[in-house]
Amino acid sequence: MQEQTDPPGEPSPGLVSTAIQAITQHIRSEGLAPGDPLPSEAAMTRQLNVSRTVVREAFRSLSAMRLIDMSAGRRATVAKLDTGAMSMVIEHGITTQQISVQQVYDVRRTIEMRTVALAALRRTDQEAAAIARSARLMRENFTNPETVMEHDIAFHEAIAAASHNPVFSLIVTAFSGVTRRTWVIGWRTRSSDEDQLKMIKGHEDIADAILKGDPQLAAEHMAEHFDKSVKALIDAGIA
Amino acid sequence: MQEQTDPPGEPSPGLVSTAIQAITQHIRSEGLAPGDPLPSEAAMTRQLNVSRTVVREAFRSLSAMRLIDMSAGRRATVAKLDTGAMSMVIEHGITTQQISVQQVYDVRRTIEMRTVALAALRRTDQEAAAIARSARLMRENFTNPETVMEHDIAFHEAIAAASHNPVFSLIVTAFSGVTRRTWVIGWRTRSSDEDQLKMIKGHEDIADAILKGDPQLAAEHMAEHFDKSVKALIDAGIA
DNA sequence: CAATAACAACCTGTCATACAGGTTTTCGAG
DNA sequence: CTCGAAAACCTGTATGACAGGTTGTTATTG
Repeated sequence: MQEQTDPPGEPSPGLVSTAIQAITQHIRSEGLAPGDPLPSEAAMTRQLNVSRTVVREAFRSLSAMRLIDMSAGRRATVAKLDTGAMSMVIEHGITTQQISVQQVYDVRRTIEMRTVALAALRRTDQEAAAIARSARLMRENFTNPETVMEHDIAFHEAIAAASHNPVFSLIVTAFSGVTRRTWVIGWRTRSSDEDQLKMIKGHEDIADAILKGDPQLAAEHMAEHFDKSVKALIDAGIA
Repeated sequence: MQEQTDPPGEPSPGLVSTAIQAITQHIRSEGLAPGDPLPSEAAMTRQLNVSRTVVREAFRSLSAMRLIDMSAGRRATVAKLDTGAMSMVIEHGITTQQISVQQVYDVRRTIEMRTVALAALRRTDQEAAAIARSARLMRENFTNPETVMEHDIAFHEAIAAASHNPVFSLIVTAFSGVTRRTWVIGWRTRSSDEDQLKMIKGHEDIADAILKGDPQLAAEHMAEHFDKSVKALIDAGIA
């Protein structure tokens, strides 16, 4: 019962790919927003004249990329922007040694010099407070590296959020996974407490500049921070 | 060795997620490189004590993110870094109106001002030639917008490649899909041939600066190019 | 009449099985 | 030793079944 004509164009990249396209196309043409429900698997099965197996693999693929949310019993829904897929791509690049940690840091530096400047210009008072709080928590927990790291990551993500451009947030957050794997190494090379506190001071300087609304100054502090971080990684011998 | 007991930790995030993790973990622990083969579905089925359905959905998910390559008859292999998943995330953000075209352009501007500077510093002669060629082809085909667009996209991707940082390439390429959807609109607002040729001239200036190895100049031309592009989009009323 | 509890209908998660059609391996004929 | 065909594997898709979660409906009860 093949009805779905398979014109000339497509040599047949597989039914699943076709189903994935049909679903994304559905989202587009219906103008669905995050939270809106998608057709059930059964409905899609009928519409595409393929087995539920195919439809399910398509849904599951979109779910893996976090374009849709799935949960048992409920129909799938359109998902809010999420960094899941991007993180996995970056991690894949790292673990298969197609990209290096330094290359990621170079990209981060480029992006975060911009996010920090935008944050200084556009942050709300609440956002400025959140950024400052992350910096403060880094200092207060500085004997516990794991905790410092989490606040460090939250610090950078908060700055990205304050840039009010979700694409920046998306990218910065995608890199957080890599950061979690290398952060401690950089921390250890900052052998003395003094070095470590100096690094935390750097974060406070950034937070202050954002609070003051000085994009130039904020960018300078951020650049300095990254230069030191990269140096720490190089000293530690990270390729 | 198996007996994946399922005792305490995970309440049950779904067997598929577990399988996905097992596969990525396999890639990591075995130190697999692009092109290396993964275990067959049957092998995974035995190792994880789950049905082939689950294993297949896991493989298919990774394939959708382009972390692995699948094809009929052959075992799946580790994939080279690819922009597929990232593109879909960005497109999803656009079509569900969670991000705007302007926001994407701001990110592109930020990134490409860096890639162009790096390209000026690190490009090989071959890469410089490829960049210049794309610019030339834009001029030669300037009566055919579609063709100009494709060379424009190739131009920017070639610059990213010449930065010798694949993470930049990844991101720039991920945005190409969005560019394809909005490029023509910007082109049309450049009503006169003169305007259009001026825009092409901008690309040639960038190519020249890269050839000369002048990162400062290259970045300036790139900034100017983006400012004009964004202005064109705004004039066209793109939100 | 309103609150609620039981139920029916629907939906997703997982499993088992089957078969078509690629790909790789093996092995025998020449 | 070479070459080609069968055998053994592997993925792609389909079908049917059942458990368990979710939701809307209905019947019971206060």
